[in-house]
This record gives sequence, structure tokens and C-alpha cells, in this order.
Amino acid sequence: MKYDFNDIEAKWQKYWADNQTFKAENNSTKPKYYVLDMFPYPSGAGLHVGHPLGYIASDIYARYKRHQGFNVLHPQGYDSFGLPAEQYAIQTGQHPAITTAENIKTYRRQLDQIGFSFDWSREVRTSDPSYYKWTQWIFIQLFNSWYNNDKDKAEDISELIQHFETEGNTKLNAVCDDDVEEFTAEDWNGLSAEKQQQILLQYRLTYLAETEVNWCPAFGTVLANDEIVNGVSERGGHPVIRKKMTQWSMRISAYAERLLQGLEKIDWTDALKESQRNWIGKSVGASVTFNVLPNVTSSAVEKPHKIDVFTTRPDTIFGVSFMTLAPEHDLVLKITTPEQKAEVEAYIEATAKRSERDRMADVKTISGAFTGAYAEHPFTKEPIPIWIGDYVLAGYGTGAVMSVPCGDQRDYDFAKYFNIPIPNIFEGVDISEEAFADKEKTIIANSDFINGMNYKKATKRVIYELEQIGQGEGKTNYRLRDAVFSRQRYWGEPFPVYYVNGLPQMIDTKHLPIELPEVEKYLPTETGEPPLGNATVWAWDTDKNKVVSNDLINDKTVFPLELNTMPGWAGSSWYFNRYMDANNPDEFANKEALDYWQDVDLYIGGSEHATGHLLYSRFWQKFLFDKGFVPTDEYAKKLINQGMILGTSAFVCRLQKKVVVTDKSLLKEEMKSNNWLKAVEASQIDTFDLLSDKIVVSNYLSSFNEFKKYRRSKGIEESDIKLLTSIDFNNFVTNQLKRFIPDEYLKYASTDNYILSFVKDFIHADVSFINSSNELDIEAFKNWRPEFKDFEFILEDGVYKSPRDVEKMSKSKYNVVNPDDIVADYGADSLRLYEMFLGPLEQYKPWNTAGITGVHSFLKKLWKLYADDNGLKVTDVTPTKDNLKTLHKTIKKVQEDIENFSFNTSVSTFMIAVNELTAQKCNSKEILEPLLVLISPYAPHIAEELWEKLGNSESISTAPFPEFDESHLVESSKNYPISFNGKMRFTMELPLDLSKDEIEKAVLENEKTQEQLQGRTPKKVIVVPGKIVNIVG
RNA sequence: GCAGGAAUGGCGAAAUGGCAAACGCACUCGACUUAGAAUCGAGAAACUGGGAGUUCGAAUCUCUCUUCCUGUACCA
Repeated sequence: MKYDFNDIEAKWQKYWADNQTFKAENNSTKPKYYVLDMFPYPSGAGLHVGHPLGYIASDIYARYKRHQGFNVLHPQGYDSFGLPAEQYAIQTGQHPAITTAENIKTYRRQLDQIGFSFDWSREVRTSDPSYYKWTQWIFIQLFNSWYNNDKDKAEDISELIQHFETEGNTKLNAVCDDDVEEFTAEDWNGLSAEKQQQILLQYRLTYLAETEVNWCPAFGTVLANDEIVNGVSERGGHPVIRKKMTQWSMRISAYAERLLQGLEKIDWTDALKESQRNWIGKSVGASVTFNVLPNVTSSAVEKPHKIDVFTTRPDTIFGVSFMTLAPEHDLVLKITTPEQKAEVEAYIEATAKRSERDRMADVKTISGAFTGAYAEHPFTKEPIPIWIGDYVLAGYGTGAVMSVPCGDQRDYDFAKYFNIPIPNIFEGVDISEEAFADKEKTIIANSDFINGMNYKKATKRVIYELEQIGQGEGKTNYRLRDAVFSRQRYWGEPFPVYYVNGLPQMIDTKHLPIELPEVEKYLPTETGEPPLGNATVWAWDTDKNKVVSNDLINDKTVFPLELNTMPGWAGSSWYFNRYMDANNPDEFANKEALDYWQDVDLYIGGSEHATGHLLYSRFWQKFLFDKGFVPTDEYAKKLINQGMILGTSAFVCRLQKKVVVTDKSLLKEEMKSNNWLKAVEASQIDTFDLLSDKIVVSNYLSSFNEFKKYRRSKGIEESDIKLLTSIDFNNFVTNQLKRFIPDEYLKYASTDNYILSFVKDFIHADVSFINSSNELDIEAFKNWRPEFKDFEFILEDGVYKSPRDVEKMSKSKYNVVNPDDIVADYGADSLRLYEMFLGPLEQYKPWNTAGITGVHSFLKKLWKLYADDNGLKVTDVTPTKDNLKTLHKTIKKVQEDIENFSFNTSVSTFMIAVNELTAQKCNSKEILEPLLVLISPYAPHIAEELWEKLGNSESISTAPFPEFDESHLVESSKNYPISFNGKMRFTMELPLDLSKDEIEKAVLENEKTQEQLQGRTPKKVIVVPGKIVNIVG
């Protein structure tokens, strides 16, 4: 019997599918366990070997939990709306639904062949109307809710209306827009229905408002803050500009504090929690109101202007020597004096021109302008000049700061630059060079009623005093902004919204889903409307309650529908709940199912979702929890970020034409102070061109590691490495490259006085041309591209060894490894084992296909334990003590490893076990049968096959995990390491039941001990029974 | 700048206070084979980034420096 992995794997994959082996039950007496992978986007490129890493880990855990007797929910599906399918549609005219379906098919085939234990009966696709029906439903729930700060939860909008009707909004403690006006119950009741709707929008958890958005012209859509990195789009790196647009937004800021606090009770990685904390950006301080002093331009009747600022350092209020507003601040033009107008306007224009990116890149240049206006200090009543400067961000806090140059470096730099006074309000601190920002060491001085106080006391007192005069209060500020929820794209969830007189109306939930309409083109319309503006059947008929032709719009019974679609994160913000009851047509998930499964026990995925998906989904979960739709307000108890698998790129090293000639003696001098490259530059005496620019040299001296080896073999000092590389290269050059050197320069190549340095460049070679010893298939490389056809290879021992480097896996680097090939050549079990064997799950690690032979031959060895050419070898023979010891130490280690997610070490443990059992010639079923259960989460196909061969008729996935029995590991003696002053010198076999004293006696009597001591008396003897003996002295 | 993580053979790594380098790749030699692949056997190498401390004993704990990676950044 041979280990025919291809047949075995196909057989069991079919068996699992036919028998629905991994279907999870919603009614079970077993304890539940929910293992989830982060939602994949089915891209057209398919999977590379890096993608399944997390899926394999979660699959091992899911299978392990089944062996432990849990009812395991391990679903999979697709986050199938998104930009790439739409970009492809724009280019080719193919409907995104078609390409998406094709991509999913490829994905599914690739996933299936790796042997995952997914419950495919629960598959979801965000682009499927039966799914996005419920995304639309949640949107409507958000629209119909507001956030009650007193109860600290979301409530139904009807309760808000009731409040307005009886008390207005004066005593209301709700989260709302900044510019809400106060009104009484009478005011409210007197308002038109339209006006009431407009006011309610300022409170709804999803709302339509004109907001400044990040517009990406290349994509023709807005992007959320987390989709922008360094001022350009995360995808594609396109420029992003600020633009005012009417958009749907999500009032996630209402949940800022709970999102922050919730991190305390979930077992997610610290790095991830930390980035969420940074993103939420809580700062505690005070808001302070400064009154602007009237000047000639403000007429007497006009209300005096006020500037609100937020500060985390109210204790430094007496150090304020100016104020700075963001150039975009509303008040700027209103307060600027005529004398300063020209300068201020010029400055505003100049900053507006600078892109967000320039502004971020250039933080050193200080710029600003004086408005000519003054504000009054709330306590001293002194006038404070008001400046504008682009170091103050319009989007944070109030877009204005009280500048305390002695306590803030940015204010300090600004003050220095514009010659603004820098009063010192710190006791015993020198501020002549820089600002003093250390809160802990602060003692306040020159500050009236807070002199001598520390930061904490002074802060408290200042806030109290501000409240007394009505010019401030304690305040907590969050960096987290409301999330823009509209996208000007086609391939996303349509909003269940139509417009009556420009005001948004929700379609009744019983008419959902509102399906995506057909369009001719996926581009924006000529009038600049989103792609849905191309749809001809896209109007809502309120009588028939269906989508009808645009021609019928009469604004009485037929109204236009929303043209934006939802962003990518809409569907992924709640999918984990849908899996609990994935096929329910009447509810997003049934209450019983939700109560049974509760939450995700283990969530595995990449860290790139830290501030996007993982924050938005926590927000939606908390909202659904507030409204009583889900039983928990955090949906994932534990989260692990798997590391990325990197590619090992291969290169050929080509000599550039230019050769630098250096005098060796000069170079040695230069080397003393400079690095090698600089030294060569500095001591160069001549340069010339090679006769060819198509020379490829062996990596022998082009890779540093190879060189280290070489150095050792010649006994060359470390410090001379670089120098000698070059000299040796020179000799090599003399022999091999002579014919490429012009005659008049040959003199340099043939004497020892000169060093020739070649400029090199490295060209990516496809990794499939490289064998396990890094040797390049030169013919394949030459035939790969016409421009490589006549490359001259200078070989070393007849082969070309490619330099390798670790990089991200990508097509452009020709280092992508497709799991299909690995599965075909070695099988899914080998792939699974190898991915785990590479290293710790969370770590970044390079893929090197050559190494897979190790785990593959392990599987063959495993097979041979059970079967050989004559058939099954396993018998009922009683196991030996050694057999049992091997089995039980394996059980113990593997169980510990899985529970610690240390999958790489359990693969090693299996190898050790198989090596030992092979050496022991173990045939015992009592050993070999439980061993299969241990291995089955990792290599399920071979385990099933051998399990069946041993006479079992049920799938191995139903077998209980073997019980660890300590008694098999009990030893009667221990080979003690005997150390002298901490250094191990020899070992000594001693019975384990000896007492400390007996051990000490036995060791001291040993002649080797006496030899080590050479007559000295030990000062101290440390005996740790069962571990070590250390003799000091 | 700030935050988080890391540094151990040629490579991936293991050891979490007690015999550093288990396990695997690559390498060398040998066996088998017409040959290659595969398989089996044997072997070599390298002392934990630097410095200090705690300890009988440190890769592991503490301090410090260096380097690298990841995230984030005019956040008042």
C-alpha cells in the first residue's frame, strides 16, 4: 500500500461534502465553540500560499475542539462587494456580479482542495440580495435611532420625538451635530414636518449631512479616514482632496467611549488594541471660551465673537500669549482687521493650495499670519493676539488653540518664528531653548490663584474657576470622527432610501431588499452623479411599493431613489451574526440561534483591519446590542492576527557597464573612516565602460552571507570583509571578464594594485526557475524574456546560484507560489503541515518551497508506520513502555501547543513521535490509533484514510481526543547535568527518589567531581531534585 | 516624534530561570540504483545584537545602548 495523497485527499474531501461532516447544529446539548476567519474578498488573482495560513490555523483549532466534544461553528463566506470587481467592470464592461461569481468559484475550488472543515451550508455573500437585505435593514435601524447619553445607549427615534414634544431639546443629553439650535416643546410643535425631519437628522445614528469628505478623483468616490494612508488612497496610492458633499455618515463618535472601554474585556492583541485606542484618540482636558475684543470692523450691534478651544493643559492657561486658528476656521474672515486682510487672505489661499499630503510631509516649515484681532484672557483680561496657522488642524477639536509657547513645542516654535513673547509659568524650569511639556514634573508659577500647584491640582482648580465665570468646563475630546457611509460606486449595497423634497425617507423594511439596478455603464454620469444615476429603473413608487422607471417620477407618489451605495465595510460589520442562522429569510438571525452561539470564541485574521473593519463591526455590534437584537456587545472574545507569509524572491546579478577603478593603497586609508562604498567613491582614480551590459555574475561574491562563509574559510578578519571582497573579485574578474574589458584598461585588471568595483543591479527571476539549492535554470531564464536572450552568465563551478531576498509576495516580484501547485505535488496535508511548521502563527516568515520535502517525508514515514508493500502492519500487540511513553508525551505536548496556538512546535512533536515509534518498530494499534487522532486536525486526509484502514467506519473527526496519562511518563532515574559555577561539565544517572542530601553525597563522591574540584572544597552545592546539580567554589 | 514587536547556525526555528540550537531545510560523506528522483545511514558547523545588573545558575528577569520591522503622527 502506497501513500497516494492525491487519491486519498480527493476521496475524503468528497466524503466530507457528501456526509456534511462539519455541519454545525443550532440545537445541541454539546457546548458551543465558534471559530471564525476574517471575511475574504474573492479577488481575481486567486489564492497564493500566504492566504490560507490563518485558515489552516483556525481549521486545526476547530477540528481539535470537535475532538474535545464541542459543537463547532466554523463557517466561511465572501465579502463580495468591492472596488476591484467594479474597476474590472469599467474596463471590460463585464457585470461585476459575473466576475465576482467566477472569482468565488476559483476561491472555493482552492479552499476545498486544502481540506478545510467549513460548514458550507452557512455560506454568505455580501453581494447576495438575501444577505444585503439585512444590511439595509440594519441601516434603517440606525436611521431610526439616536444616542441617549444619560442611559449611555441607543434608543428608538420615537422616544426622542416624544421628548421634543414635551420638553424640547433644552434638557436633552444626546449625541448630535455640533450646530444644533435649542428649542422648546412649543417651538418643536410649531415647526413644519420638514423642519422637524431636518432636526431629527442631526440626532440619527446614520444621518445625511454636508460634510467635508476625502474625495479621490481617480476612483471618483469618497473614502473613509481609514482608507487613506499618508494623504493618498490606501488602494493604488491616488491623491485625495478635501471636498464638501452631502453624504450619509455613521455617528460612530457616539460610541467612542464604549469602544475604548470595551477593549478591556476582550482578548485581542495589545498591538491591535493600541491602534484602536490611538484611532479613538481620547484626550481629557477642558474647553475654554475666549471672547474676541471688538475692533473697528465689528459694529456695535453685532454679538461679540467667541472662540472655543479645547486644551489638555488648562493648568497652563496663564501662559497663553496668543491664539491660533486653523486657516479654514469660520471666524477668520469675520475678525480680521482691514490692515491685515490682504495678508490673511493670501495665506489662506496659499494653504488651500497645498495638498493634505504636502502639509503632512512638511511639518518643519512654520507659517502663519496675524489677523489683527485680539481676544480677552478669561482671567487676566489681557488682550491676546489672534493668529492663523496651518499647524492647527480644522478637523480636530474646535480648529482653534490657546497657544502656550512655554509648554508646547509647536506653540514655542511658532512664537519664536514670529517674535511673540514666551512667558514662563513653570517653577525652576529653563525655557530658553525649548518648551517644557512634562506634566508630571510641572509646578505652576506666575499664575495667580494656581501658583505652586502641580498639574493635577491646577487643572482641577482652573476648570472650577472657568465654570464660575461661565467661560469653560471640563471636556473630553475624541479624535474619532463620524464615518462617511456613502460611496459613489456601483458595486455596493443600495440604500433603502428615496427622497421627498430633498429629504431622505426610509423604505419600509417589509419591502426589502432593494436590489441593485442594472446600468449601461459603471462610470459616473455626465452630470457627475454616481453610477446609479445611469439606471433607468430607479425610482420608488409609494403606492405599489416597488422600484419603477425613472419616467414615472412625479414627486407625489413616485420619488427618486438614493444614487450612492454603501461602503465595503457595511456588509462585513455584522456577518459573524448571520452565520449563526445564515439561511433565515425572516430575520437577520433568529433569537434562539443568537442566544445559543452568542459570540465568536476565536477570530483569526490579518492586522490590516485594525482600524477599519474591526472598529466598525464593534460599533454595529454595540448598536445591535443596545436595540436588543444581539445578546453580547462585543462579538469576538479572542482575536489572533496571523503573520504574513513572505515570498523569497530570486535574482540574477547583472553588472552595469560602468567600472570604477580604485587605488588599493588609497582605499585602505579611506576605509578607516568611511564605509566601503564611500571609500571607493573617494579614492577612485579612473572609470571605464565594460564592452557589454549583459553580463550576469554568479552570486558567489554578490551576497553577503556567501561572503561570510568565504571569509571564514580563508580566516579573514571581520573588519576587512568588504575590502577583501573587492580584491578577490578583482582576481576573479581578471580571469573571467578579461574579454569584456577594453584593451587600454586591462592593466587595471591584471595587477594587484587596483580594485575594480562594478555597479550591480539585481533583476527578479521567476522563483520557478530556481531549484532547492538556489541554482538557476539558465535556459529557462534566457527564454523567459527576449531581452534576457543573450545574457552572458559567468558561472561558478558550472552553476549559477541566485541571490535570494525576502519580500512581500506579489506578481511583480515573480515570487508568488500557488497552493494549487503545492497540493498537486505534495498534497494538502503537506501544505497544511508546512504552513504551520514555518514558524509561530503571528510572525512574518518567508516561504521557501524547498523546505516542504521535510514535512512531506514525515507524512510518508507516518504512513509507513501503518502500512508497507504487504499491507497493513498494525496489530493488537501490547505496547511497550517506550511506545506508551512516546504516545503520552506527544498527547501532552500537542494538547498544550494547540491551546497556546503554537502549531509549529506540535508539527515538530509529531516528527519526533514518528521517528521514535519507527525506531521502536511499533506496530501496536493501542498506540497508533490514538496517534491518528492527534494528527488529524493538522493532516486530516491521511488521518481519515489510516483511521478507516484500522477498521473504523465513522469519520475520525468524531473520535474523542486521547486522554493524557501521566503514569507513562514517570521515570525512576534522571540523568543529572552536573554544573560547576553554572557551567555543565558532565552528566550523572541517579535515581529520582533520592533526597537532596543523598544526591549531593552521590555527586560529591563521584570521581569526576573530585577531578573538577582538584582538591578545592565547594562553597555551596545547589541541588534541584529532578533538574540539576550546581557546585559552587 | 510616539506606540508596539523583534534580534539565537547558511536558512525557518526550539528551549520562558536549570545540559543552547530540539525539529526541518540546505551542506558534506556513504549505501541503494544503469542513471536520475526517491529512500536509508553517518557527519560537520555555529555559543543567543553590544554592555551592565539580579542569581548558585540568564537566550529567558531588570537597566542601558544599537539595529531592524510594523503601525501612527502638527491631536492642542
